[in-house]
Amino acid sequence: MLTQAPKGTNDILPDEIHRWHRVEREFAALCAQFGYREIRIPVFEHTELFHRGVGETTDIVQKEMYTFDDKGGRSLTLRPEGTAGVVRSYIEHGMASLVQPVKLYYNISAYRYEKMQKGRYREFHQFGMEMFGAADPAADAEIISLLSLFFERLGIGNLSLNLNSIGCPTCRSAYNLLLREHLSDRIGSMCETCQGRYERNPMRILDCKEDGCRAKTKDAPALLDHICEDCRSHFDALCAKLETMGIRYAIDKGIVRGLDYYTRTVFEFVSRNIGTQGTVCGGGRYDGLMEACGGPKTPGIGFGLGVERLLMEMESQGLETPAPEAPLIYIGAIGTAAGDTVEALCWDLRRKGISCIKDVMGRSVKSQMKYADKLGTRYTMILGDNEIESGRVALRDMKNGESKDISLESLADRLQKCCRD
RNA sequence: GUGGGUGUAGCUCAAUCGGCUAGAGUGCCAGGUUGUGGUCCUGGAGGUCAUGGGUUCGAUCCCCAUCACUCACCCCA
Repeated sequence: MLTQAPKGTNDILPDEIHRWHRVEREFAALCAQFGYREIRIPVFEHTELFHRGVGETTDIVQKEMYTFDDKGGRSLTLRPEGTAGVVRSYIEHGMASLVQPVKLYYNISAYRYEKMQKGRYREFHQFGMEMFGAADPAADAEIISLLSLFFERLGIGNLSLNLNSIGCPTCRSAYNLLLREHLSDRIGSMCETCQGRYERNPMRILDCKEDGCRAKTKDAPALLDHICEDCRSHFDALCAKLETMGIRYAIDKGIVRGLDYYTRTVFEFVSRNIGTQGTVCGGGRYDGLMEACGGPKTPGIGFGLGVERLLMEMESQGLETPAPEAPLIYIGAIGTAAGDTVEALCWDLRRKGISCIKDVMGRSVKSQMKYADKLGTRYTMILGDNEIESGRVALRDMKNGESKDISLESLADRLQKCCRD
C-alpha cells in the first residue's frame, strides 16, 4: 500500500512525459490560433455544483464522485469533468459582460470512482473547451473543426466523427411521449434497467446493450427524425458547414450523451483500436446549463477530450514523439582540484544558457565517460591538471569519437554556436 | 456493482511432478594497471517467490481467503 499508487491512478514518468508535453503544446497553440484563452479551475468544487451541472440522474453523480466533507463541514467533490467548474467561474466572474462569445479552453485532471480497465482510470486528464454566448451552428462547426485540425496536426488518421442532435427540451418531451407509446406494449418484457428508464429517461432505452432490448427497439422512432424545425435547421446547417470544410462525419442516431444538460448537437470522436473505451473525445451543445447553474440564460458548446486515450491512439498508430534533446556536453574531472575548476566552468556555461552536466559522485574517469555516454550528450571533455595548466582541452564529439584540441577560453563560444545549428 | 485472467529481481521471463543457499537475460554499480564512452570479459548489489491462513515431515509450487494488477459488462474521457 505504502509503495503503491492508489487504484486507477498513474505516474507519468520522465521517459514518457515528452509525449504529454507534445500534445499539450499542440493543443494550446491551436486554441490560441482559434482565439480561445486558457482557464484554470479548482480541482474540487462544492458538491452541489456537480449535482446541478452534471445532472442528478447521471451515473457520474449517482455513483462515481469523490465526495468528502472538509473540516468546516462543507461537502466538496473532486471534479468529475470540467464544464461545471468553468460555468461556475463564468457566472462568478461576470463573464457575461465580456466580449461575446467567451471562448475558453483548459487542461485538467478529473476524478471518477469507477472500476478501471483499459482507457479508463480514476484520475484521468482532459483537454476541454467551452464557447459561451453563441447559439449559431457556426459555433458548433468551429469547435468540431478545431478538433479535426488537432488530430490532423498530431498525425492521427481514421478517428471517426459521429454526430447527432438530441433536440431541445420541447422536441425532446414530445419525442419521449412518442417513444413511450411505441414501447408501451413491450416494455414489460424488457430488462430491469430499461423498465426504470421508461419513466425517467426513455431515450436511454435505445442505448441498451442487452440483445433482447435491442431487438425490441430496432424499429423505434429515432429522436433525430422527430426534432423540431429549429433544431432540424440547426443540425442541417452544421452538417453543411462540415461538408464545406471537408470534414467527414457519420450521423449516429444512437448517441445520447449521458450528461443531462446537452441540447441539440452531440458528437464524439471514436477510435476502433484502443479497446472498448474508444471514445477519445465527446462533446456537444448545452444551451440550458448556464441557467440551470444560476447564471444568465446563455448558450454554450464544448467538449472533453481524454488525454490518456489520445496518447493510446497515437501509440496504436505508431506515431512517435521525438524525445527531448540530451544536454550538450559532459565535463568530467580528474581529482578534487580539477573538480573545483569544472564546477566553476559549468556554472559559467549554465549561466550562459548552455546545458552541461558534471560529476557529482566523485567517480573515476571511465565511469564518468560511461555516464556521459548514457546521457547521450553530444560532447564530452575531461579536465585534469594538464588542461588547467595549458588552458587547452580535448573536446570530444561522441558521435564519431573524434577529439579536437581547443582552448578553454573558446569553449563557451563554440558550444553556443552548436546550440544554434 | 457483476464476471474472467494474472501475481517469482527495477524490467522481460525461467525453475522446482512439493525437497538443500530460487535462476537467466536486460538494467544498475564497480573493475579489466596508473587520465577517456559504445563492443567484449569479470565481479557486485538487488527477491518477505503479492499478503494471510490451511494441508504436509517439508509449500514459491496444492487448497482457501484477502489484496493488487488486467480485460470485459455497465457507463464514459
